Amino acid sequence: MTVRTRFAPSPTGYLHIGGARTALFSWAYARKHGGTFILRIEDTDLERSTPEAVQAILDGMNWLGLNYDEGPFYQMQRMPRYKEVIQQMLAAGQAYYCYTSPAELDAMREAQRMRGEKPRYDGTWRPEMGKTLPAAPADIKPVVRFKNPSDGIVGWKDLVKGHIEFSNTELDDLIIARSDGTPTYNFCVVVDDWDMGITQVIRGDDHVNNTPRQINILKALGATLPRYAHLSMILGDDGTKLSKRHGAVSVMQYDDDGYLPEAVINYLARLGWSHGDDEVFSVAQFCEWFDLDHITPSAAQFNTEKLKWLNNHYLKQTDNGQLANMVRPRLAARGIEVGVTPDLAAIVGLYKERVATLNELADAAEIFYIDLHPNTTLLDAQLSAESIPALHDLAHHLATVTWEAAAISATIKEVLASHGLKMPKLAMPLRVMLTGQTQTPSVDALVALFPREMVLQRITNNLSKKTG
RNA sequence: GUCCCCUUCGUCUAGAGGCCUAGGACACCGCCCUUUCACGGCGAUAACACGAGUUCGAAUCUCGUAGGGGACGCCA
Repeated sequence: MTVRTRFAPSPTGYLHIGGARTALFSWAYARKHGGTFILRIEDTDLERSTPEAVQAILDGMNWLGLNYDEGPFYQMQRMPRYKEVIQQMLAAGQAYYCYTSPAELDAMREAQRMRGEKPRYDGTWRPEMGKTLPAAPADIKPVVRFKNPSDGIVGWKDLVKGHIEFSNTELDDLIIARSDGTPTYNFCVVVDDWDMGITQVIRGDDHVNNTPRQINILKALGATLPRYAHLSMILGDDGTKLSKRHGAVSVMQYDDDGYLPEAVINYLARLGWSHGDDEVFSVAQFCEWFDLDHITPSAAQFNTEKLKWLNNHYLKQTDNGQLANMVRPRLAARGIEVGVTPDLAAIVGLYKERVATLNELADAAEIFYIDLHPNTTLLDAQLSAESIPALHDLAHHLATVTWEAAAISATIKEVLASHGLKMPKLAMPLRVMLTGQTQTPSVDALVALFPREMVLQRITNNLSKKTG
């Protein structure tokens, strides 16, 4: 049987990191087995679903490169099908009308909670052999409830958590159609998974409790059961449940923050799944290795430090020209237009070893394009009486030297020798003059990144400020 | 409250009864490299929640306890 998996988000917000991992695993499983990955939008909650959220989910998946083979299917467009199945179940006695009002339900649940019981529907309108139902009130629009088996157990072998079972007595008759006739979540999922021929349902483990109900409906329908794999949740950096205050909850936020999609994929893949000691691997490699047997059943805490480490790895692997193309728009967003010189590709090439994100790369590149005014106390701290004449001398020599790192390095060394100084005496003030910072790549390479005129200008400007 | 799930270094994890005096990675600490900071190299610290069993032998199996999480909607 060919594998068919699906990702079924409800469009009530952006694609968050947990949803992204669920999508990734479903996608990878289909890819691994040459199967089909389906995108299904569960938009039956009219109150909260928005087209913007649909777009946000699409954008997130697209950024990560999670392409789907079928869909997106929208549940709101499948209403006739759901209603058809509901009628069928009603006719077959597998479902029934219930006239208990929401207010009565609330009161019932409240009372049950008070008694320490699990809140549940009491079965007033459930038809039973030899039972006389109350007369249907004319002023109440009924809901449709599924007639859940009243005894026995429902269990399945979860592909992640192993055997799980529930007693049917724990399950009440859930509503499958609201009083306005629209079907509810658990019912739509069942019909869709059935109609779409889903073979592996890979989803968050907050759905474990829905699974026995869905299995019971599937069985009533005579459908073949899919296998289920319930993924545990992802916790924030601080070990608490992911929420807005964790900052980067939307996957697109990682794009904004300067992370590469391949780093995010690699990180997410490794969060809850493992392939021995392998830590760094490509998407293609992941698809080849991925399986459901090596998924951890326990919740995983997100670790931004490790993501950064991975991102740095992928940054270093990326071609300088491509990196420059990624950094350019980020600089433009800061109002900095990158011209032909200084050469952005060369700049990112030198700096990519030392940064974690594209934004940090933009921070580093920015100083090459702005009118720089180094902090004077910072400069004074590095500028000694003996280094000033040496810097004048250096500027003089730099005016004619061949403009490449090796020649520049030789020049710096000559000047140092003739003034009897050690490298830091010249390198440190030079760093500050050129970048405003004391921590930079080696000065010769740094100097070579600038056009000659800019270097001379930044040196003389700062020296004249000092002397005049 | 009831039901369901989870529990190996700070974090992500390897681990399917002997290969485990528990391995890797991130972080942290130290050393080396060095023109500052990184990168890189080397090294150190650090964990099987607890208690009973089963077994010649348990991180691995069973039961219990504790802690954590999830679910209990005419939301998804």
